[in-house]
Amino acid sequence: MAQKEAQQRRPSIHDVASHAGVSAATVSKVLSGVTTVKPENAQRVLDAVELLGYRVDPLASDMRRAKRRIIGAIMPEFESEFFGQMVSELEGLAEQRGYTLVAASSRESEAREKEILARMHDWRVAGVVLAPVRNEHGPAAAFMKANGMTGVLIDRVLADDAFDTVSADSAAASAEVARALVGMGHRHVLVVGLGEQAATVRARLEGFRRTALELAPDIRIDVVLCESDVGPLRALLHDYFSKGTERPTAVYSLFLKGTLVALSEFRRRGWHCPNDISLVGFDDAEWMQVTWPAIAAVVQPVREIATNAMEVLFRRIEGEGGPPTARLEPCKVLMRESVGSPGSVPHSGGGDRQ
Amino acid sequence: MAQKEAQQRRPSIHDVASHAGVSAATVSKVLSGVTTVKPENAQRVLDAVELLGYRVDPLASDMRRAKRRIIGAIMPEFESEFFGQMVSELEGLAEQRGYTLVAASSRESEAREKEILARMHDWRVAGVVLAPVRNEHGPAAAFMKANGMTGVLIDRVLADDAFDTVSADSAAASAEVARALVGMGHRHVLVVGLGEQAATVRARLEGFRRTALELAPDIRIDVVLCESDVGPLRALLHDYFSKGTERPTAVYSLFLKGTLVALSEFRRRGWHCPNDISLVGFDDAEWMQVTWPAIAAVVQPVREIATNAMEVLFRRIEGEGGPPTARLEPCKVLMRESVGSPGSVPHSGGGDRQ
DNA sequence: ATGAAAGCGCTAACAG
DNA sequence: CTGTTAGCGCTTTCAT
Repeated sequence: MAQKEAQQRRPSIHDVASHAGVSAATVSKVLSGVTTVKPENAQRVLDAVELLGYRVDPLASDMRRAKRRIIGAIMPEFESEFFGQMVSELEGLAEQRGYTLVAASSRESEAREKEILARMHDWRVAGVVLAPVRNEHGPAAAFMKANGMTGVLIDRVLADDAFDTVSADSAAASAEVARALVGMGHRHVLVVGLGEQAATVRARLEGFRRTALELAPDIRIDVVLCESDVGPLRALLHDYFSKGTERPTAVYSLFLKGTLVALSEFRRRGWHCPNDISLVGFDDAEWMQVTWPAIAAVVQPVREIATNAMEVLFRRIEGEGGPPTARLEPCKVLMRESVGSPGSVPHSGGGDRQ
Repeated sequence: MAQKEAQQRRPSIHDVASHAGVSAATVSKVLSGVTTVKPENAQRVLDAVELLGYRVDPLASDMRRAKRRIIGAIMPEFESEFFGQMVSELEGLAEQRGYTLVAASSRESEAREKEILARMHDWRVAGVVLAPVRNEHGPAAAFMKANGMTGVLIDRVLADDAFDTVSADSAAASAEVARALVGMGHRHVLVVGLGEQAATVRARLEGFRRTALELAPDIRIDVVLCESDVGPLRALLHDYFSKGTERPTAVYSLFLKGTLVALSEFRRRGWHCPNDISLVGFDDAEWMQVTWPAIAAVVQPVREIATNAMEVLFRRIEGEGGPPTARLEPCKVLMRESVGSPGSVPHSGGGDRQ
């Protein structure tokens, strides 16, 4: 037999009503916690609900309401630990308030990002958490603005004049990385990154540069940056090291993919961290503490970002006014074995134990 | 001004109808591609749609239809590359057919899994792609069965008598790993894994054992397996190596987390792959080819699993009958530098180039 | 304290 | 070819 036929018609609110001998309106009241119902009737409703296994149809319910209890989340991708954790956190937070999270991935495309947003608008979502592909000036944010949608911008954004923003404090973290590297004696650092249009990537670069130059005015900072995909970056980095310029003593990657590309390039050349070159990357990942050497990384406060984003989003949904806020959450910097003093012997021991 | 007030009321189908001077029904027909509409009127409708920026409300539309154009996806977690890719693929596939994917994570909890499924049922999803926490015998699958839901089971499942299943051919991949390790001379292998209740983990273990014993009847296969979380596994593995039994020449991890735990344990003991011990893991990850040594891994055919799962799911949604099918997609085994012959010098060179 | 009535935005059956 | 009618399952006035 086809599964299709097994699809039972679920009991509706009217079924419950007739079983309880009341009207649908009363059932609705009981279920939404209105107290003006005679206790006896309320009980009969509850019994009928139990008996029939009735559950409200959230879509039908939202239909009649002003706002639908759906939150949209748009992430550049689902494949990385960072955005995976983010979706997971947002999901839990939305659930806590009785909302459903509908997540979609823009696949690093601004065109797709806008399309998804339009679809979310079609769904009449109550609010959107948008992690833009580039920054706050993309077509998606413009669309949200134009259509009066409520939303929060996270991650690749620092501040906006129309929406609240929440992201990691990239500049501060980069400054800390700079302090660490300069403190260890590095005077020639390569900064490598993807997405030069991303506000945060620029903040990461500038945060590093400013502090490094402050502490060591003679420091040499090379920069290999490209927009778009990881492929070109790989080529650029290869060229950089092939040019025969003096080899930097450390590489600071502003992006997870950059860290991978850097490692890959080191492999190809047979360089080992930290003897031949040091490496720190923005974005931590589980594997970074089990490899040898363990890779130093800036840990973004995913949970804090998610929590604050949802908090401010729900305040807006509930109609709170006021100018947009811009939050920056502090990162943690984990200096692991991939970083050492230039020209020194590697230090021994494991990565961070847990 | 509060963002809330900026929320414009979107044009409804009636707005379009009156602008075009036709009825709502006609608008609906034009938009759903019914050809029996006078071209002139159709054009006026299209113009009005354009003018007003009208878009169908998918929820309202689904309300009236028999089945809602929503596919539910339930994954054990969102944080890993594997499930991230899976959600991404499923999202694209659902979109292609005009469906929306609503993904949720069970967080490795069977209780939560069932709750989510109930919520999906409340949403009247047309179908569900379920990657069960353990196997096909969990409460979630039972719930689906009991409620006549349409669905496919993927990943941690081999076959089922009620639902179609699609997963990686774990046994074949494990056999290939066995052939490789035995072929290189390994005669003492530790197999380590999480989730002994998962059908696939058992298949991976047995696939390995059978082939290994066939090729080398004298081989010693130790097994460290535990249900539940990664913490206990770490402890078990530590105990295993501390017991002073002879050290195996290779470790085969049946699960990504197991690979991480194994690496972490090797670190702690100062063992290097492949000189001190070889390592192969089920599940590939991007980082595995950039570390030194690159980590050998079994690559699951995510895209194929997703594609076939969606294909069979939509066939069921469209009412196709017949007994449940069970598909197994072949994996690829990438023997990288973490594997070598026992007691030999490490081979030189990079990981897989791209 | 309760129910009848009126929709939310849309589609499907059926007359015309 | 088109419009009317009747809902999908629910919530919300508004009388009673």
